[in-house]
Amino acid sequence: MSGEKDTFFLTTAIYYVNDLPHIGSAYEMVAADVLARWRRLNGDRVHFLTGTDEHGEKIARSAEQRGRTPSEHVDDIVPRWTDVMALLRISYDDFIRTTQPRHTARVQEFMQRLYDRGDIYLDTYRGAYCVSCEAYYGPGDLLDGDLCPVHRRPVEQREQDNYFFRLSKYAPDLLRLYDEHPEFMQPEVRRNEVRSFVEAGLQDVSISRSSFTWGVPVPWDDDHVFYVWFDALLNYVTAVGWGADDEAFARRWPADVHIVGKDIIRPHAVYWPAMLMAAGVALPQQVYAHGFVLVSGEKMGKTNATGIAPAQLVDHFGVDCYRYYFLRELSFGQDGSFSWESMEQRYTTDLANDLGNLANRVLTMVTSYCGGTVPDPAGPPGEAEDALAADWRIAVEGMAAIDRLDFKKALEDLWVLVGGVNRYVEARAPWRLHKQGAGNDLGRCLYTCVDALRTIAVLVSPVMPDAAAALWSKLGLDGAVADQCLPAAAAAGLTPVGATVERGALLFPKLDE
RNA sequence: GGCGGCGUAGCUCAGGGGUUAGAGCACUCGGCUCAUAAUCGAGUUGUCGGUGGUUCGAAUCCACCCGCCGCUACCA
Repeated sequence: MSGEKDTFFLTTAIYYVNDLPHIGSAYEMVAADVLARWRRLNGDRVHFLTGTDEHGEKIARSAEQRGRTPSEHVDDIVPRWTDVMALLRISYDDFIRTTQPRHTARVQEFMQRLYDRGDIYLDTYRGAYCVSCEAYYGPGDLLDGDLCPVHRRPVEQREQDNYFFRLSKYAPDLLRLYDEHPEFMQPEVRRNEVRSFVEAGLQDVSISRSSFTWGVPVPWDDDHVFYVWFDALLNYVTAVGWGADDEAFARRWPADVHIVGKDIIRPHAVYWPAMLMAAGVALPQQVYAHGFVLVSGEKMGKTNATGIAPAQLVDHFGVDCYRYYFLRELSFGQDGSFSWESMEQRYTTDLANDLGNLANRVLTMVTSYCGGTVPDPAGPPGEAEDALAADWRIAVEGMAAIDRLDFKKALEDLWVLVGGVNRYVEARAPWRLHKQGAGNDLGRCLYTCVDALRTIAVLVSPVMPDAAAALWSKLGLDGAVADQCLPAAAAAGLTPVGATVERGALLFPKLDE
C-alpha cells in the first residue's frame, strides 16, 4: 500500500509572520540548511521543510491596524522571510504556509480524529483576564496577586468554553519516551527539563479559541478555531502528505529531526508527541533545541527590534562568512554571543588568512611553476605527505559531527586540514624545489596541495556553498562541487592531472579599514 | 522555594580521579618568501569560584558557601 521511509526529513520551526527575520531565526535556518546539504552530500535523499505560521489573534490584530485583511497582511510579509532564505542560500525543499488549504484541510482531519477518539472534549476555561491585553494570565504571572504584568491593572476572572486535549493521559507514555529514547530530546539538559516538567504532572491543554476567527475552524463546532500552536505543529505532517498522499508520507515520516529554539521545547517535546500518540502516528526521531544568539548579553529577538538584520552582515562579510561564523563561533546547543569584533576576527583569521590565503598561494605557485596546469604527482610519498594524510583523516572524520548538530567541532576539525596543508607547504617549500629544478618533488607537492584543496572544497561546501563552488572552479574541476558524493569524494588522488587552474579574484579579500 | 546547570589562561571555551592542566584567538621572539604584512616554528600567563572532606592521588567524586543561568504549563 505505501512505500518505506527512504528520505532524511528535517524541519526548522515555522516562523511567525508577525516577526521579521533576525539573526536568531537566521541562525536556525542556516544550521538546518547545513545539515540538509551535508546529508545530500553524503548521498541521502533529503527533504528539508520550513515555512511560516500565519494564524492567531495577534496577526488578525496587526492586519486590522494596517487596514487589511489577515490574508492580505500575511501575503505581504511572507516574502520578507523567503527573501532572507534566498539571501542565506537556504536550500529548502518545501515551504509550507499554515494558511494553505493543503495544511488547513489536514489539520481539521487530524483533529477530527482525536475528537472521534475521545481525546478532545469541551470544557470551561477559567482564568485571570486582562481586558487591555485581551489575554489570560496564569497565577504566577500576576503582580501583587491580581495585577496585569503589562498594564498593572486588576485582571478580571473570566471563563470561556474551550476544547481541551487530554494531554494528561499521555504523561506515562511521554516519560517512557524520554527514558527509552534519550535521543528524542536533545541536548541532554533540555531533556532533563522536559522530563521534570512532565513528571510533575500534566494538565489537559486548551486547544481552541472562540474570541476571534483567524485560524483553522474546528470542524465540529463553527464557533471555534484551533489555537495556533496546535495548528502550527501539524505542519510537520501536513506538509509531507499526511492524510493526502500515503506513499509520500511513508517515505518521509517520521522526521529525523525537528530543529527548534529552546524557547519552544514544550510544544515540540510534550504536546507534539502526545498528539501523535493520540492519532496513532509515529513520533519524530529527534527534537533538537538550539541556544539563543545573544547580542551584548541579551537575547536577539522580537523585543530588540533594533537588532542587526542578517542582510546587514551579509553585505559586509558575505554570505559564506555569515554561515561559517555562526556555526563555528557558537555551540549550537548553548547560548552564544554575537559581536561584530568576533565576526571580523573569524573572517580575517579563519577565512582570509588560513583558507583564502592557502588557496591563493597554491594557485599562484601552480600558475608560475607549472604553467597553470595541475602537475603529475610523480615520485613516492614521504614524511610530509604522511603527516598531511593524518590531518586529512581528522577533517573527513570530524565533519561527521554535523550529524550530531555539532557544527563547531566539525569546522574545527576541517580547519585542522587547512592548517595541515599550510604546514605541508612550509615543510616542502615548493619555491625551493622550483629553484633546485626538482621537478618530480615539485609536481608531487603541488599536486598534493591542489588535491587537498579539492577535498576542502567538498567538505566545506555544506557550510559555504558559494565559496566552495568558487574554489572548485578555480581548481579547474569539472561538474559541481555540490554534486560530489562522500565519502568517496574526500579520498586523495582524485584531481585530474593537467587540469587548468585559474587564480582569479581572492576568495576572501581582507576587510576594508 | 523546588529541580537542573555553570564558574578552568587576557578573551571564547575543551577536558573531567593518576605523571609537569589543554585548544583557538591575542601577545613575544625566531624562520621563510609561494601568498591577502600572509604562513611556519618556539615561548609567556592559570591558587581549574571558595572552604572542608573521601582517596596513595582531585580541576575531575562528596558536603557546604559565594556568584551567574535555565526550567517550574497554555502572548507566538
